Amino acid sequence: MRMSNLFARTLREAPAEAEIASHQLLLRAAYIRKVMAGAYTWLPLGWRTLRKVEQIVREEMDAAGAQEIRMPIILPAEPWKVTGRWQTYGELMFKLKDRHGRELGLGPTHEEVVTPLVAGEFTSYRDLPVNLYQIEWKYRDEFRPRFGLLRGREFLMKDAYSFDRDEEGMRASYGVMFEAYKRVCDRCGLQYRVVEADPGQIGGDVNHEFMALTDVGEDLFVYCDKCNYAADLEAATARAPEPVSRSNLEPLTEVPTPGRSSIDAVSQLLDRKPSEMLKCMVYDAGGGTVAVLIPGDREVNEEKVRRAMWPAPVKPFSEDDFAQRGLIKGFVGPQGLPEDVTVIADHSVRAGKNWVTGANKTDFHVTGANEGRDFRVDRWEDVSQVREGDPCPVCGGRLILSRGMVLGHVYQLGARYSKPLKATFVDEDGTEQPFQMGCYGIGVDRIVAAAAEQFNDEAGLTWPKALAPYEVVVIPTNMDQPAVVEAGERLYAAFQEGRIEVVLDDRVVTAGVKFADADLIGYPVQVVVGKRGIESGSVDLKARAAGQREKAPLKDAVTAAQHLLASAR
RNA sequence: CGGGACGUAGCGCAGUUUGGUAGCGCGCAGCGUUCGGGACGCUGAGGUCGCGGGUUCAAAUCCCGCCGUCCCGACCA
Repeated sequence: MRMSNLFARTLREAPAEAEIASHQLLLRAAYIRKVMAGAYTWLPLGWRTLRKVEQIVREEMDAAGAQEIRMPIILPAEPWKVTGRWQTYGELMFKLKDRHGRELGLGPTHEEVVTPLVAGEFTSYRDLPVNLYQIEWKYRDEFRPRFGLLRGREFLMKDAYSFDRDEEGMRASYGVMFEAYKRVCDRCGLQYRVVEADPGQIGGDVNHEFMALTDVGEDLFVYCDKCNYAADLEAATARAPEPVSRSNLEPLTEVPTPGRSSIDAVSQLLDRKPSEMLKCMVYDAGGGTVAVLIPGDREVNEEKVRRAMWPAPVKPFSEDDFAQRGLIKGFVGPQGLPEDVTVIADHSVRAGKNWVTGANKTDFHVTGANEGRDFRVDRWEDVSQVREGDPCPVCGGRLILSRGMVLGHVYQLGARYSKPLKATFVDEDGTEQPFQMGCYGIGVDRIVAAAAEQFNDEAGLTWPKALAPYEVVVIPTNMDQPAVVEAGERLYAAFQEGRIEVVLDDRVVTAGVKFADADLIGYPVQVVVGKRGIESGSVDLKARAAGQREKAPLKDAVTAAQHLLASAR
């Protein structure tokens, strides 16, 4: 490709709309342009990089035995209603109607399509296992598209679906995909971590996220400093503290706390630490009332409450709920709650006694509240938000909080979709069995964003060579010197002959502009030919990411560039 | 959707407080001088000031409504 023809106008300054490095650089280096929030045009440079990631993913899927197919983006509503996701996916799904009034949706993921497909073709246990995948644009009406490519309303996803005869087979298929995902991340040169995660709406039990380590990711996760436990914050647990001895119980005493409803205010007034206070959060769970108890210095993880109460929908009490149930916001305590209130206590509550908590009376709290004597606990659950420094649930080591972006997510679904969709096969004993499924997603364009986020410096992008749009740029510096121009042309031809992906920067601009653009775009290797070099018969090479520079004889330029490329990241 | 910020030339911004000829830098076009790290001079093109109403002799500027964009929150590849 000749730079003079390339559809790429680099920007000297980052558009104001871009906040994070990857977004700014992909815009500045002419990889993408925004059409609207969450929807981008891929320019030639960006498209090449995207396709490289796509190809890596494809090769690893094929190597893992998955077979590529292609399903429509536009989908009928019916199977989504059968699985319940027409409702549960809700607003996140783009929904439309055709001219006959038939309900359609734009595919946000494809369990509802692939499951009936396989059920219609493969009807015997002899056919299994099978794993199908596609690489296709997905559509989600996100609450808030953001960070450029990181959360788009349209995004390129590789989605694979495995179908097995039994759970053991499913776990084996899952394991194969798990390893393939690691190879994808490795080949893309990414720094990443595999973490246990929350399954969200997809469902299923076991699932893992492949998390790129970045400072700006949307996702928080913890990992253990001793063992290899790592989990998304939503799913993370900490080792429960030892129960405290039940001796020396204080009497339950009411104390006035006028106008103090917050943990901080009460703890200051009574000179008690927040950790000595018992927070009592109230939720509505499908019409029922749930009180969640947790020490005052910790936060409730609502996702965990939701899981504990599943399938009832859980939402925090509104002002109306408080009024209706006769509870006083800011002064709720567990003692004397009606029988029909489900009291859930976090495991950490076992490690405390003589709690300070609400008196269920405006402007009063109690001290010396104790479980068993003063209040009951219906269920002990893990409902707390894990914090940095909490003990690891596996080994007791220290949990460290870190940030990342989710590139891939793999799930063991079991019969979550095959059962409602009646996707069955005939097993060896002649009985109909639902497929044991797994599903596996990778955000292909998000990998581009993550790599841009991990690999950049002040001058621009420093791609791993596997992702750079081209491998080499040839830069003739003095376009007024016919000998230089000619040498550049010859080099360009030689690289092409050597099957190296090469750009010739044949623009009639100053050398500085070419250097700056080459750095910004991030070609792994730059080959510079100039007047002085021609005279001495040499070229200058630069490895972009390492910043390493060397000289080579003009005639050996291609081999020298190949060596530099081989040693690059 | 709730909270915050913003919308003026392709990009970055000033001008809005106090209404009165729409500006600067980069980029773009032409000519000349330059030519190994975003050169310089001269000339030039390019704007319904997000959109719609209103106030006013006069609105980028004041008022109302809408749209769009970005950031923080409930989500997920």
